Amino acid sequence: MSKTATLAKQQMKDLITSAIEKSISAGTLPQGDIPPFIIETPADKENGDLATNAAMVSAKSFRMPPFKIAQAITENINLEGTLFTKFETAGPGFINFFLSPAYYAKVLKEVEEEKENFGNSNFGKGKKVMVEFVSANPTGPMHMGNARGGALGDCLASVMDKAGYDVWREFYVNDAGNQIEKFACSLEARYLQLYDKSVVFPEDGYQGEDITDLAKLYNNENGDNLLNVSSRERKQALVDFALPLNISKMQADMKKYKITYDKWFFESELHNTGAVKEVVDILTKKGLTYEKEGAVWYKNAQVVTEKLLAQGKSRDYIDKLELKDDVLIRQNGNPTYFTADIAYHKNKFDRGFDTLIDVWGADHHGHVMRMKGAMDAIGYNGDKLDVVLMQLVKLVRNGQLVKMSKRTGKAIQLADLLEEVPVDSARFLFNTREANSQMDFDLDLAVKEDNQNPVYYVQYAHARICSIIKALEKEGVTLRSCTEKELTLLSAPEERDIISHLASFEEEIISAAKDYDPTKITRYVTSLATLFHKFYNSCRVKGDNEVLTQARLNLCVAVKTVIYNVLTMFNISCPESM
RNA sequence: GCGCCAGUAGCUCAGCUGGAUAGAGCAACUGCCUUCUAAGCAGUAGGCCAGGGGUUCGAGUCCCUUCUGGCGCGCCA
Repeated sequence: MSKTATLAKQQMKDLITSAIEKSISAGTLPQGDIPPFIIETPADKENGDLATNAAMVSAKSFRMPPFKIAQAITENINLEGTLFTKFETAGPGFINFFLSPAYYAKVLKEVEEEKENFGNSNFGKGKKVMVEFVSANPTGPMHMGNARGGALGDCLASVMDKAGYDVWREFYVNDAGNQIEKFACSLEARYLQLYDKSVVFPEDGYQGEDITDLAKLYNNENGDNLLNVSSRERKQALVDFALPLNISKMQADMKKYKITYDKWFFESELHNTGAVKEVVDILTKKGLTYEKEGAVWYKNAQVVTEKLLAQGKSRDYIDKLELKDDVLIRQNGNPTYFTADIAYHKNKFDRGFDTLIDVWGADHHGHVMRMKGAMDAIGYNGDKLDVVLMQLVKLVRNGQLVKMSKRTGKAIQLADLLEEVPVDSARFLFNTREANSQMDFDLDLAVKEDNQNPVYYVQYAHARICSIIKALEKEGVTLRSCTEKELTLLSAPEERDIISHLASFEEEIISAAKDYDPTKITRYVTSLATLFHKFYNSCRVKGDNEVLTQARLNLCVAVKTVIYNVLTMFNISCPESM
């Protein structure tokens, strides 16, 4: 909440509490505890600007009908010196308060003073939080899920930053392990097939054409120099050639998507420094590993069971889960992905991060508990690892499911999307659906430059304001700062609705940070744009009354400030004219 | 079989820790530009909030249950 909104809420809370106390000592209410009550914004403005359920929740404690309690309370409320003009009892026992013109004026002054910092808060208390997102496998091109994860993760990080956290963005590159071996075998087969079509492609190899392209590219540059060397040497050369290409392609795509990471973390580092092995040692020392069938296993079932019991889950519930143990070191001596991932998350905590946020595809949800459990097991706090699960995206065009790219005939990649859809549009639209709901991404809508596309709707409001300011300037009306008293002229419902909405910006950011849900902010800014367009159509800025014109200009500037703050926070452009 | 996510207007989705008559956009229909950007606004119409129980002053929201859809239960990542 803005400072002014917080102040108003606090005043109301104090008024109600002291009124109840007065009523009790006057005898109009019986002795009894005051249960916690809430102060909220009613959906319907008829019911005031702020309302409380205090009378309803205390019905039990006072053994009186809510309506009677409300009456007793309101007898002892005195609004003098507050940000309210009046109050009333209504409905089953709500007490509704109405804000004064001074309140609205104060909110606008606050926006004016704080400018690009308006909406910032110290909610996060500067705690270090890492958002790890996308982390696509470098063995192939990025897909639509990565597109959603990118927009969601990057904007979530921005929201956390605005809410007062010290944010770090990281991309985990799986440049080691089993999938790289698979990558190598696939490349090798495609390379050899250039010379001998009968070479068999491995059954579990990567089928994508990108593998063939990479093999051809190597061949174009280096020819047949790998034909007569050992398989091991050949694979190494091919991976050394292809992997950097893939990684720099990913980095280029992310850059195009306007995502900047603080760090690209390479899994290989964990293997090279012995961090992976260390994890196995720690777990073994704690008695949480055992050997079976030549592999080293981790007692996942035991650890997760303890965790769930601590959370209050029943034995019965846990039994039904049929928890299984996991392999840490394969029979062939290689660590699994899981082992490296434990080492990675340990590394994150060791770097001093207080909270870790991972954005994962929903198909990985089965790994959430075991990862948190593993953090507990190695002596960290698994509850400080939060996983945002993201449901799948379906691409839709003309109401039809799109599976393949028209241009390439292959599954649509992130790069294809960015070629077709403006980055602003993609970043905004991917943040209009909550992570945990499945999403249809409408390609027609995303490329549309009209009101149906919310990003243009919002940008239009901003451009419109810029245009108003310019137009009035041309006519000799230069924007000036207004006094609080002058701003109290803004009394139209459309004006007040805007200001109320502005006042809730900070609260909305905090709410989005708490829920790890940046989609709240796209909705927030869309409805701010709506409120502005309504205002524009019912109140003219230019008029005979100089003070009113200036007050309205000040209101416009405040809206412009907040739209700007949201769009720049999300790395979406904020045009001054359209 | 077990678990996770979801089921709200014809379509895509909101609905904040339980609150007053369940909202918005799109699609449909009707209006509003000689005046600051019509990429806009106003209005009409559209709902047994998947079904059934329960908890209480009060349930789309919480609990139980059934149904439907997506996903997951590897020495894959």
